[in-house]
Amino acid sequence: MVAPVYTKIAEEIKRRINKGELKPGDIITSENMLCKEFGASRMTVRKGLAVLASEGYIYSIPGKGNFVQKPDFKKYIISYDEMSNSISSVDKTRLLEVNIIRPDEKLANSLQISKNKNVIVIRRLFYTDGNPVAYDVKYLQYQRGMPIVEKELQHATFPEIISKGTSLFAIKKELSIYARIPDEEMKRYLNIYDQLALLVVEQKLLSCDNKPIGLGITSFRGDYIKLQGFSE
Amino acid sequence: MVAPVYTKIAEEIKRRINKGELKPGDIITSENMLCKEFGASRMTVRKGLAVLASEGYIYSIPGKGNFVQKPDFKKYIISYDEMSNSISSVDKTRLLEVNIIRPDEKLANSLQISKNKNVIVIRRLFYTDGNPVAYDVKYLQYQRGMPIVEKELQHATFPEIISKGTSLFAIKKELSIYARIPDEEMKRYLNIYDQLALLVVEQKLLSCDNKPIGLGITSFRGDYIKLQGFSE
DNA sequence: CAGTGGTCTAGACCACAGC
DNA sequence: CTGTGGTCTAGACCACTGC
Repeated sequence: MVAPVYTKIAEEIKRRINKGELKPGDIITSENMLCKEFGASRMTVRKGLAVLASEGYIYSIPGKGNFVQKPDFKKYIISYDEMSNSISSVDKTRLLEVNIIRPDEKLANSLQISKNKNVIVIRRLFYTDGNPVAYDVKYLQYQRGMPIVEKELQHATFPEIISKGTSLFAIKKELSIYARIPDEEMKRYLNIYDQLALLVVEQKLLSCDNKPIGLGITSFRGDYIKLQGFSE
Repeated sequence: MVAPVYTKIAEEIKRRINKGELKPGDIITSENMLCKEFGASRMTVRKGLAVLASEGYIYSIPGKGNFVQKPDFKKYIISYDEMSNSISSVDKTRLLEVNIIRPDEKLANSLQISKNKNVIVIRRLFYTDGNPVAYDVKYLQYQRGMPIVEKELQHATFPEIISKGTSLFAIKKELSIYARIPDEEMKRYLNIYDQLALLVVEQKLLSCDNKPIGLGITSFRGDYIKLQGFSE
């Protein structure tokens, strides 16, 4: 069991970067030189460099060379779905409302539709161990043939609801995360009697050509949610 | 200007997936068959498949074939740094404290060090347009030769502070995001007089071998922060 | 056993940088 | 012009799968 040559090449260059021999912006030994250095063919060297590029270590400029990338400190990957997070998981939902409405200005704007189009609104409460943990509203642009089956809606996540109509792959998503104080209505829904903050997550679903399909706003009790992210 | 062959191959297969001709779990035409279908060499076909794999559309099992991947709805990419977010940007900081302390149980645990080790604590306030927007605490394991220069600390983000000692690349990061009600001390620091929630972001920095290097906790005024994420 | 994907080679031609 | 990276070929051998 030996590591493939391209892996060795990638790791050697990675070592030089981590050790400081190569700094961000520096040019890397050319591919032909690396061929000689490692006694490998150019395709193999390029495969090694492709690994480094996909890991964000290097980038290339045609006609010039391969360069060490300045690492992006800001990027994190988080795993989010309204039904489960790192400290709690929804085991029951209650459907508060399923309706067809005309959007107000703000909603029409957000979904990029005119105010006389029909919009489906779904309001739900999420429960963990019998306690309400989140209040959830979804707005979907109404499309012909869109099946609104209450039973199916109960436990579905947003992408699942949407995916009845479109391919699972052809969806882009955007997330906004912020903190808020609950109003009186929210306090009633979530059984909040004393001071407690809400973590609000807005989820926007877009078709592959960037047209808004739906908007979801989930307000979590602050004591029942923690989002986790990581880099590298 | 024509697209390279491997791009065409990737897009054709992507089309079949989005159109529903290929569903998650389905096996894809073998590489040798694709060679014939597109009149390309196997390396070119494999490059096309590599593109699809890196985009999460397919995965491969050696000896069996390439298969359509079940899309991961939960994954989002967010861009986070304590100095700037989508609705505000820190333009001034105030250094409240730089000190060397012995960690309490919880902190020692979090940094995976014994309680008699020295820990550097840095407490800062962040301002936007003259208003305090966030309270920031960082704990770093003290290491010999670690320079604590107040001027440098003022405006540095967490990775920047750490990177004085280590290579920029050799750092892993973890994030926890939650919402809280501010206590009285926090309200004083952040000039909060009425009801306002905090968005708290905990940042943990780890060396490449998963040893904790530092812990940062930043409490943002809820009206001054919104985190943004996206998928695809 | 035949078919699959994983690795690798030694060439080739191209567009582009920079002198 | 030479050197660079980007694309592509037509082979090859390997380890693995499933019959």
